[in-house]
Amino acid sequence: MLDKSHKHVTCSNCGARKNSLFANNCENEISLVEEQKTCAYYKKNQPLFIESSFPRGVFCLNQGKVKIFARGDEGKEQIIHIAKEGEIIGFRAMFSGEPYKVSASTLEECNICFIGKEDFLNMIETNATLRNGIMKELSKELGDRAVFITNMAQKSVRERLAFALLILGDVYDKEEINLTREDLANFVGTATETLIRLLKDFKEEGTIEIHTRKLEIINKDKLMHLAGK
Amino acid sequence: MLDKSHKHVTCSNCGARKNSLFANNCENEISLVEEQKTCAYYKKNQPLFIESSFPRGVFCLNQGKVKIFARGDEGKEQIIHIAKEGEIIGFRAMFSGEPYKVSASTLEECNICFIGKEDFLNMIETNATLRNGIMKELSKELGDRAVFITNMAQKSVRERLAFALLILGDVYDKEEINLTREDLANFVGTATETLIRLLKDFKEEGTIEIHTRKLEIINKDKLMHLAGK
DNA sequence: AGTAAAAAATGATATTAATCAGCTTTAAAA
DNA sequence: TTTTAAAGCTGATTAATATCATTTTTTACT
Repeated sequence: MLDKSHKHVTCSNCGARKNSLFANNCENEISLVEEQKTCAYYKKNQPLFIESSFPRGVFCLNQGKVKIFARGDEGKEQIIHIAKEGEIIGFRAMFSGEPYKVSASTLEECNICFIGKEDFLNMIETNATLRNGIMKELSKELGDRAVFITNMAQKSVRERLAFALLILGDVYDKEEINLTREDLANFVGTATETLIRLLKDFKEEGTIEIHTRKLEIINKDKLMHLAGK
Repeated sequence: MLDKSHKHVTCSNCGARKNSLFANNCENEISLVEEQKTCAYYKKNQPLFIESSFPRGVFCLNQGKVKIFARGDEGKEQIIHIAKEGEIIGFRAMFSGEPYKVSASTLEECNICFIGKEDFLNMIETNATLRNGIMKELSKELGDRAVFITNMAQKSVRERLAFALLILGDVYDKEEINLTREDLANFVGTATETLIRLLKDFKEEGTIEIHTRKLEIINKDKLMHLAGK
């Protein structure tokens, strides 16, 4: 259980910051952020923002995991990205001038800081290090999504699952992967039943272990081979 | 046939510029670009850059269409985007610090200008209007790709074809859509045979007309309905 | 602990779209 | 203009995956 008051979450001692776009900022800049941010505890399955609403600022994920997803015509979720500690969430919509095209929701208990739009855009304007970091990140994500699209179009569900598990292995790092089957299916882009069957196959082939809902990668090499490339 | 010398392509009289990220720049800025750019004629099916190589600058499309595509594990192309007159191509890789994740190749005869990496990054650093335009564009594309991924994951090939034709209708504007069946299939993310069969269906349903390789949209509303949403 | 609800799992069946093979038309080149 | 190659098209078959129905297990709640 996370500390719900978490007055202790300050930027200067934020453990997640070293992996974030704020990693390379100087003392001054960090204390500016410190002044302008607010911080909140989110419980599991709480939305940060939803598609088609207008952005009011960006979120800094201090603790926990957040899913970023779009909804198809029938309302089915397609998970685009799973954010982990240190990530800044929702900055795309700061620049686009459009409403959000995706939604964000916590996958577990989280501590999340918030920086208002005005303040954030000001930082971008005045802080070249941060700005360049953001531009680099936007670009990297754009490249990742080209790969994502190609995988969706050309790989089998089995291959995509292997690929997804590798990504999730990084996101969850030393922890076990902890998602509902439905969320995992919505990340891979398949039906929940199909996903469950494939997980069983992977388990029987000794690639993963299933601890009720949690998944452990046993043979990463095999997964890489399965994923292709 | 385009003029292959095209000494006449200057930024100040560039017809494509009004639709470009350089549209809102002042005289000074434009003449700076003018000095720094070079210009070249490309014939059909000529590459601008290829995946995994390192970027040397950006391309400004003055005339013609260019496909942006990734290759899957078996080398099959997945077209991510089709660029038209006025678009700047390849700026993503300027910021990411990574090699290209996609390739670009002309679909027809083109006039294309080139701005070297150094010069371009300098412009970005000093010209806030251009920079904000670029950030906005990066963001917008990121949103578009979330939709693209969702379509790939959740729509049928038939729906995706309808969606693709609507996009291409905008790209080709008043002209007829002019792509090989294979390119169109690689945009929709399907087999060429399947694509051909579906085009025939659309034709029989009175949605499009087929003039050998060129396609004309007859009933846009019907396409929108077919595409879902 | 006991109950209800949500998530996970399984089996049977239907459907979409890929693949393979062959044929025709169009465009390019000699 | 003839030849060749590339692109477009058609039909038959197969394979992958979605869908539907049901059961079992896990989790959350009183």
